Amino acid sequence: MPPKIDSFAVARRAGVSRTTVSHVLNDRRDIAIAESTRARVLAVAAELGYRPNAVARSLVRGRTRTLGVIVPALSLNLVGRMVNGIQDACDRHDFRLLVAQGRGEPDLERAQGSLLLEHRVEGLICLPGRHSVEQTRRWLSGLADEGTPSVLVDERIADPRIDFVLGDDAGGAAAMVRHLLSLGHRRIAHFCGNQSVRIGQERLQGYRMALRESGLPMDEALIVHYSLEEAGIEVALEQVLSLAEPPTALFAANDFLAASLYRLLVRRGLRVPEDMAVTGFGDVGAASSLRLTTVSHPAREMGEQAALRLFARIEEPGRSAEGLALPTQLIIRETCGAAQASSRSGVPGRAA
Amino acid sequence: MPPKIDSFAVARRAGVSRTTVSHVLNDRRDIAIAESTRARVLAVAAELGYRPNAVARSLVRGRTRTLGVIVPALSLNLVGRMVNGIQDACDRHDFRLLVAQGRGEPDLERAQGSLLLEHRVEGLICLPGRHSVEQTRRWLSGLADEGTPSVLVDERIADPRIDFVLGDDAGGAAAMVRHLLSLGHRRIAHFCGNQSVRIGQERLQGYRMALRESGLPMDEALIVHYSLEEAGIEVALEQVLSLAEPPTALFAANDFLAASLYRLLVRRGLRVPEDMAVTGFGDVGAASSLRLTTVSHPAREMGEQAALRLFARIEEPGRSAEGLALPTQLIIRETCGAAQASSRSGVPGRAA
DNA sequence: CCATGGCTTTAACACGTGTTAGCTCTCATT
DNA sequence: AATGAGAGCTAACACGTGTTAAAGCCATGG
Repeated sequence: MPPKIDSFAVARRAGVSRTTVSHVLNDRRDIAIAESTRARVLAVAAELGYRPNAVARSLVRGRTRTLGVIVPALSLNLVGRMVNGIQDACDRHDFRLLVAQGRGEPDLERAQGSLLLEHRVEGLICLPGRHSVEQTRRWLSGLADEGTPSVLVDERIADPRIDFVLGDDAGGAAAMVRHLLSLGHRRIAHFCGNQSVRIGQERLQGYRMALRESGLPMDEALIVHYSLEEAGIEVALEQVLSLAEPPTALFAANDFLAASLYRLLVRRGLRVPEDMAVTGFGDVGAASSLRLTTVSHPAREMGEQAALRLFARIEEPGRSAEGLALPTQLIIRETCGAAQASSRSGVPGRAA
Repeated sequence: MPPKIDSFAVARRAGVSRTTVSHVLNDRRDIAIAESTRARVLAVAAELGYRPNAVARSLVRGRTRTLGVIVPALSLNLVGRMVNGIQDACDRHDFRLLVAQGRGEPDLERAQGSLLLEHRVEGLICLPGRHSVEQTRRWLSGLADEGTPSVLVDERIADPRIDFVLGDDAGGAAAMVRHLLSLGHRRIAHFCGNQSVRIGQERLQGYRMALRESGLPMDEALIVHYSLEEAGIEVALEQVLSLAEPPTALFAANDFLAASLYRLLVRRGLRVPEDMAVTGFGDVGAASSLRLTTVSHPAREMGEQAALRLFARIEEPGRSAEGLALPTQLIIRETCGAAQASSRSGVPGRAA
C-alpha cells in the first residue's frame, strides 16, 4: 500500500503550504502566485501522482458536478443511445454521470432516485418505464418542490418547473407515409406499436395525419393490432393480406416488427419491395443490414438535449421549463423500393 | 428554497443529539438506544424527508461504495447488456455505478479513468476499445500498483492482480459448427469477424476446431474475409457461391453480418434455410425477429461477474486474480433448418 | 529611517457526517 | 444508603479539500 498522497504531501514536498497548492491546482487567477512556485507545485504534483479527492471537494463546494439518470434497463437499444448522448454532454461540461436502473417498477425507480439524491446529484434525468409514467410525474414534481431540477424523457409533463424531451414520432411517421404515397402506394397498412405509451400512439397519429392530408379514404382494416407473441404477427399479416384490397406497403411501428414482417413475407414467397414494401421505425442496428427503409429515432440527441437543459437549469434555477420535440429523419434504403435520399421531419421547437 | 435538512435538524426536532441520530440511522446494534428514542428519531427523519449526505459519509468513512466502468460507447448493443449486468450486481451490493465513455481512444480512456479515480471509485471495470487494448493493460497494471482493483473485460491480461472476464467465443462457434454438422452440412463457410480482436480470432478458431475434430478436410476457400463496406459482403458472397463445391451453410461471425447475408440470399432468389442455412453470433434484438439460429453472447453475465470479482477483491485485497470464460448458448431457431432446442458450450471455469 | 503598498503566503474555519471516549443518570445489589 | 454496572446520551475529533482574512516580505518613496 503506497503512502496516501494528499495535498499536504504535495505541499510538504514543494516546500509551501497546502493552501498554495490548492490555489495553484485550481488555477485561481485572482490570487497572485510566483511563477517559480506554481511550476514547482505542478511538478511535484505530477511527480507524486497526486489525485485531488473529488469527494472532499464536492463536500466543501456544495457541488458534486454529477448528474443522475434513471432508466428502465441499459440493455435496451434506445436507452443505450440516449445515455450515450447524456454522457457526451456531461463530458463536455465536466460532469460525471451516475446511472440507475428502475426496471419500469415505480417503487424501485423512486428508491434508486433517492439513492442518487443522497449522493447529491445536481440534476436528474428520468426515462420512466412503461407502467410508471404517472407516478414518475408526481415524484418529479415533488423533487422540484425540494429544488432538484429534473428532465423527463419520452413523455410529456405539465409542471412548468420540469423540462421534457421527446422525439417527433408523429412527424416521423407522417414523413414515412408521405414518402410511401409519393412512391405511388395507395393502400398502406400500419402495424401499430403499444398503444398504451406515447410513442405507439403518436406514430399511429402521424400515419393518420399523413393519410388524411392526402385525401385518401381512411380504411380502419389497414390499422393492424396483434398479440405480442410471434404467432400473433403472422396471424395479423395473413388477415391483412387476405383483404379484398390488400395493401401494397406495410409500415411497422418499429424495426423489429418490420424485420419479422420481412421474414414472414419472404417465407410466403413474396418479394420485398417488388411485391410488398416494408418500412420500420427506429433505425436499430440490424435495419442497415436488411437495407430497411426506416425513421431514425433521435435517441442520442434526446439524451444530449436533456442534459443540456439540466445544465441550464442548474446555472439558472429560476429558468422556466420547456418541452422539446426533436426531429426524426427518414432513412430511405431499399425495402420501400425507392432511390436513396433522406429528409428531416419538422424543425426543433417547443412541444405543446 | 426549503431549509437545509441535515442530521442537526433531525436531532433538534427529535430532542436528541446529532450522534444519537447517526446511531439510529446507521442501525448500530452494538450501541444501546431506547426504543422510544429510536422510534422518535426515525419518525422525525421521515417527516422532514431527511436524506443523509452520501458525499460526507464517503469522506469520513473513506469508502464511496461506488464502482467505475469505462466503455467505448454505451450505444453498442453488447455494452448496454454488459453494463446492465454490472448495475444489477451493484444494486444487490448497495454500490453505485459511475460510467465513462472512452470511445476506444487510449488517451481519453485514461483521462476518464483518472476522473473516476478522483471520485474515489473503489474499483474499475474496463472494456477497452478496439485500438487501445495494449495501453489499457499497462495502465491497469499501474493502477494495481497504487492499490486500485480492476477487471478487464473481453480481453486477457497476464497480471496476477487483475481479473479478466470473457465469453467462450471459441466454444460457442464450435458448438454452432457441430450443430450444423449434425444437421448433415458438410460444406460450411465462415464469414469472419475482425481478426485484430480476440472475439474475431476465437470464433474462427472455434470453427476450425469443430471442423478438425469432425475429420472433414479443411477448405480455406470457405473461410471468408471481406471488406467492411456493404458491397464487400456481396462480392464475397458471390465468390463463395460460385465455388466448384459451394457451401450449404453460412456461419457469420455476428448477427448483423448474418442479417446481411440473409437479405442478399433472399434477393438472389434462394430460400433460407432450404437452399442455404444461415447462422450468426450474438443474439442481438433483431435475431429473434428473423428467427435466426445464433449463439447468445453472455454479455450481461460478464458484467455481473466482473462486478462480483471486484467486490471480492475489495473485501479481500490480497486475493489473487483469475480469468473467467463464461459459457455461450446455442440458440436454435429456424434459419438453420432444425427443430428448436438449445445447448450450452462448456462450463464456467478458469481461462488460460 | 519609517511608512506605504503590492505581491505572496499562511492560519483558521467550513462542509456534513461517522466514531470513540467519556459523561450522566437510573437501577439493582450488597 | 453507598456503590457498581450498565444504559443512554453528548462532546470532540477526523475525513481532505476550498476559501477568506490576515500576516509576512520586499521594495520604493518621503
